Amino acid sequence: MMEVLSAFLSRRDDLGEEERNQLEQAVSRVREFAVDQDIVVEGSRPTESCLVLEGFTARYKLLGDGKRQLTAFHIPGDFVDLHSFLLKTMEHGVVALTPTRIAVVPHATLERLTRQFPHLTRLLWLSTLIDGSIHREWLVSIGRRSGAARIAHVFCELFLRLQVVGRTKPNSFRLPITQAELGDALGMSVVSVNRGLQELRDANLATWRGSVVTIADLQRLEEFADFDPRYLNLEREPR
Amino acid sequence: MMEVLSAFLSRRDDLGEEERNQLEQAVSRVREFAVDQDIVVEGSRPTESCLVLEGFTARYKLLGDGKRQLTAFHIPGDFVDLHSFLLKTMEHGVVALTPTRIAVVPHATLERLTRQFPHLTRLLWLSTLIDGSIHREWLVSIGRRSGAARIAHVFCELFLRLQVVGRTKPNSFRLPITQAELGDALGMSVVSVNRGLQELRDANLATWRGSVVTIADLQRLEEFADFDPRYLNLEREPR
DNA sequence: CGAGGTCTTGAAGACGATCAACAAACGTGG
DNA sequence: CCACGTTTGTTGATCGTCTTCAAGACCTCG
Repeated sequence: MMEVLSAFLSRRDDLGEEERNQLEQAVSRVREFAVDQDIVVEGSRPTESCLVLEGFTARYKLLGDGKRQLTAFHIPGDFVDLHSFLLKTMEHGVVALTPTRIAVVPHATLERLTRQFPHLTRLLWLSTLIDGSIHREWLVSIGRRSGAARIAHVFCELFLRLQVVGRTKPNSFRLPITQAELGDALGMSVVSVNRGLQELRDANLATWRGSVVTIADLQRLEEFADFDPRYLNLEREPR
Repeated sequence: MMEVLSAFLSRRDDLGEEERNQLEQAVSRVREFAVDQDIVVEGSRPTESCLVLEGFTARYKLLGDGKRQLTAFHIPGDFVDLHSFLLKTMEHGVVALTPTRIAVVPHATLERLTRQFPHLTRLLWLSTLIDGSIHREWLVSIGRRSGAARIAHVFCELFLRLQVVGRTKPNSFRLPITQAELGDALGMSVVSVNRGLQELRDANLATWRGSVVTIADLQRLEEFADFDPRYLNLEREPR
């Protein structure tokens, strides 16, 4: 069941047989969520963490004036709230952007893993560090990149991340979310997203039609977005 | 020497005598940095991590067109690159914004701690999770808050963070950086920062003169900034 | 087939960026 | 301790980008 997590982790370091078993046995149950349903509620104190098995999800925060900011997209293989294991109180919500299947891992089990399996613990820690690294790159995008470049950048990112868990075709991937949701992630209005997409299409860089993103020329798209994949930590090395 | 780190951690959970000793002994040496000097170089592969003992520092990324985005401020008690222990390659730089004193902790020592001290490991992990939580809140700021609110928000954040390590007065704190640097952190131009500061001053919320930020009324400033301190994880609980 | 959601387009307006110039503060060396 | 030069802060004017508002087209799904 945990093949997606194994794919995520073993892309970054060797994952032993025993470690795979421990992960497999860590799952207490599987849950299903419908579109727009909250997987984790802001302000709650989870006693377990959620790993995406299938579907597209996002972390989000709501502002006083009703605005919304998505702070991360999550795909199969991602823990959406592994940090709740130590942060205790969720300072953001997690919503299902598509129908989603989740594997649930009790915090008590995680605690035991930290006592018994130091290397596996480091890999779980690593996965939260990659979250942080992606956050930093998003800060750069939202803070300093143009609208079209932000879209291009997140297209590059999702393409590589989805590739790790086998969810891409040679030059395309499914992105079954709305332009409004993408706007909430990139700090843009729906209209700006729409026009940014036109810019990418007109420049022959990428298209997004019928929930499929097609990348015309990945290298040119990366250049346009000032995209440097290092922040995704796709290198396999001892951790 | 590591009182600032003890203050940071013991604010969030009990820190045992043995754990304090381990942290104290983890320091291999102390380094000093001048203003504008790089503490960690982007693209490098550190074999040790840096804890701020004294001074103001920032993580940053440079863009192709010369723009800069600061992705975090760091104050005494913060590890500026604890994540390099597992991420291996630095995808951002760290710069000293003031003269800075740093405690150096070898990665080999950290690795040993993860094998021998699970609870201490969780606390170190926690400190990187708090980094991530702050990143998320900055994403909300840059993505959705007005210029003046962004400034107000980061003032609230720094006030609380500095308080934890005893670097505040009742309603003020030293912020010895430039408006341009603050702009690079908030995704704003110098001019916008300057006008945002005027707005805060005119509204009697906060002033920043001669490197001292004075908060006229913290509660009103927090309201104005839509500031909710939960994301700083200032609660003491078993982790 | 109808209804709600999503996408697209245009027009107007707000906000922040940029440019440029000057003032103030700071630091350094004489 | 002062003079000077550099850095930082402040202000006004202009420009461009993104937001907002609004309306219509398209699509999907019951």
